Amino acid sequence: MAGVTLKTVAKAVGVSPSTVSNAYNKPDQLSAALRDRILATAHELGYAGPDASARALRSGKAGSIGVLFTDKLSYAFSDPFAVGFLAGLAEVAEQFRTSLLLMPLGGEDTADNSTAVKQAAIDAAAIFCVPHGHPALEILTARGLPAASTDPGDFTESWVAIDEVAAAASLGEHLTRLGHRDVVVLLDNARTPGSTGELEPDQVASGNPTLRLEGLRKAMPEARIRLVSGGYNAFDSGVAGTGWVLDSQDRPTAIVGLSDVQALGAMEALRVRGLVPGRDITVTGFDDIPAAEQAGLTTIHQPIKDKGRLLGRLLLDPEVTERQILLPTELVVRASSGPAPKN
Amino acid sequence: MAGVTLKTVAKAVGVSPSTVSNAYNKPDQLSAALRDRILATAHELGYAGPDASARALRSGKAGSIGVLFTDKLSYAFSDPFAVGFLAGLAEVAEQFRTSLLLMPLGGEDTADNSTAVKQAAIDAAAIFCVPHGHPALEILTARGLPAASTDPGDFTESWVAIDEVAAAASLGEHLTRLGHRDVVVLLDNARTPGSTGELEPDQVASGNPTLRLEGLRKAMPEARIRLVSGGYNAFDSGVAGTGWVLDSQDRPTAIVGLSDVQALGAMEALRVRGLVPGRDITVTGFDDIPAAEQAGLTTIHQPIKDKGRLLGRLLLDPEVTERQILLPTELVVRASSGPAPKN
DNA sequence: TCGTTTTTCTAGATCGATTTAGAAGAACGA
DNA sequence: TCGTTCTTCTAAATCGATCTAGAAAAACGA
Repeated sequence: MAGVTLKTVAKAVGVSPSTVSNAYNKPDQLSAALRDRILATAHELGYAGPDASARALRSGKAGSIGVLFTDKLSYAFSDPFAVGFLAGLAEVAEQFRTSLLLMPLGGEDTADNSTAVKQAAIDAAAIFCVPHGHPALEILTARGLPAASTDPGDFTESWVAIDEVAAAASLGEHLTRLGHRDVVVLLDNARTPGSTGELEPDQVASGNPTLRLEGLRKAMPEARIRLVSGGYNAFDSGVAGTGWVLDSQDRPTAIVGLSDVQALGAMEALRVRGLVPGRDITVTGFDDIPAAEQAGLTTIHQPIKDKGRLLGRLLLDPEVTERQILLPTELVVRASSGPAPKN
Repeated sequence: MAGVTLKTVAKAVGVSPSTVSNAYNKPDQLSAALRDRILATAHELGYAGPDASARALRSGKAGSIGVLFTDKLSYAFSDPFAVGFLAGLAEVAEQFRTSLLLMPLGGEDTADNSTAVKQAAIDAAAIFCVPHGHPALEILTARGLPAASTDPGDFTESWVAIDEVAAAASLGEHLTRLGHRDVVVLLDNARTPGSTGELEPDQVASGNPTLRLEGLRKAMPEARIRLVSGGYNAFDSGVAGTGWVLDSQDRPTAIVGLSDVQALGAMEALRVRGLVPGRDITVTGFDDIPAAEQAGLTTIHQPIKDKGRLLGRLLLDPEVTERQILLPTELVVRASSGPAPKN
């Protein structure tokens, strides 16, 4: 059972290794009778087919694309937005008979930690919401693999993205129209994930968050905008961050979650305190995950599954020649946003 | 840039390939000065470190475990239950610096289609809700890799599971107590995924579904139990299947979804027709995903994230010596189940 | 000073396949 | 019948590393 290789099979059948290889990979290169005989003895010997690593080495194809999936792999799954992206990507990967390799990035920011990214046998890489400047991205560039990102950064030629600035601006305009001049932005804190409290501008992870803030500031030039974090991008940190804000002396009139999961956490924190979103305090999100609709959350819709699909095709489908794709977004106004209370 | 290998670097520095290899893998085997020199020239030459496939071939370790994730990879992501499992698994994989390789199983049931499973460079395999007898499972056994499953089937020595029969029975007892004698079970149909309608017993995918049905039948010996499918395991097929049932002349008093997503679909189908779950028709689920609580769905709770975590440790943590782990379940009664209307 | 241990480095085999170039034989056309 | 083409199969090189065993040099102890 153990140690059965192409050679073993070849010897058993009495043919050359090349022929056995051809039996698996190029059926038209040998007679059907011989092929059947080879496959039969292979089965008898318990040979499960050509070894994956050896094949990958020799042929230079791994048959899989790597996915750099947010800073913290295990957290990513708690955000339906991220999962939607993965679903779209998986759909395309499935079509192209390609596997998806989810790689942990390693918590600390030392290059040594991204071993998975260094050692992964992959043909290409998909990058989803990885903060700019993350060491794993450098490693990826060093490897010279084709890569596509959800961020129009400077490190990959290919990307599928939305106009983050414009989208955030449309949200900001909505808030401005409603009279909000005192806003708290709820975001995740990559540096010190555990702590809850106000953030300095330089603590914001570069990438989407920066761009969204930029758009918001542009559309709300006269507003006071504070940054608050409750930790990682998750429901719980939305609850925590909002709780911290609400229990302070200085409540804003609106809370802008930089993701829907955080915004939903914010709504929960309001509910616990007997406050009604949209009446007492406005809450908005970003992404438009399914739960946002049920909760009546005002948010920015973006076609996330398409994002995954297109990014997959960028990497796998040779017929797709565009390298940079911008997807549309839409402001979806629901009950969680309302006019700012007059004081 | 292209074609830079260990050898190239070795030649450039003037040392043997072994030494360059050691510079990367066994830093204590050479002087720090030489190591720095090697790493520096490697960087200059644009060498990104040892090739993954070659390393995997020689050392026999791929650094990743394969995930057989439900029949249809792209559908799996729409079920929070499946995602929860993956989150738990990813958490452990992350700890052990191991990547997760999501492998498409291939739609049709021909062995030829499971190429990914054949060719994947993996050290072990995690099997989540794959129907018994799926060709991919045979291939996996043939490869002789360590594997762990969520089903206590006969093909893997290791598993993490719940007592499906007992759990389903407790649900059945609940329904019996409430007076239900006419039940429709809502399940997914692996054979002909597209169609909506009644299923013959032999069309039920063996694995979890069979066991749950067994438990249900055991606890409801006097009830009429019909099987209905709306397609794949998804919200939409719950809606479709239930719609088909409700629009027929022969309505049951209870609808048992074999997963929460399908049960939630059933509730939606009721809502559309102005029916109230638990009053007009009882609806139950299975799994207890977060949305179930919000919707007030009576269901069976199982610790899905732990399931993923434990399965991961079964494969990765040498300190875990148990091979078979049974997790507890709990019947959670909510508003969606109520007494059967007397006729 | 000499034998022993430790450190540092290397030669060469090996992992398990695929690929290229070409040999041997069969089939074919004229 | 002879040269040509097609089919079927093979020998040997190669993919890019890691590993084993051991050599050379340095450090050490008495």
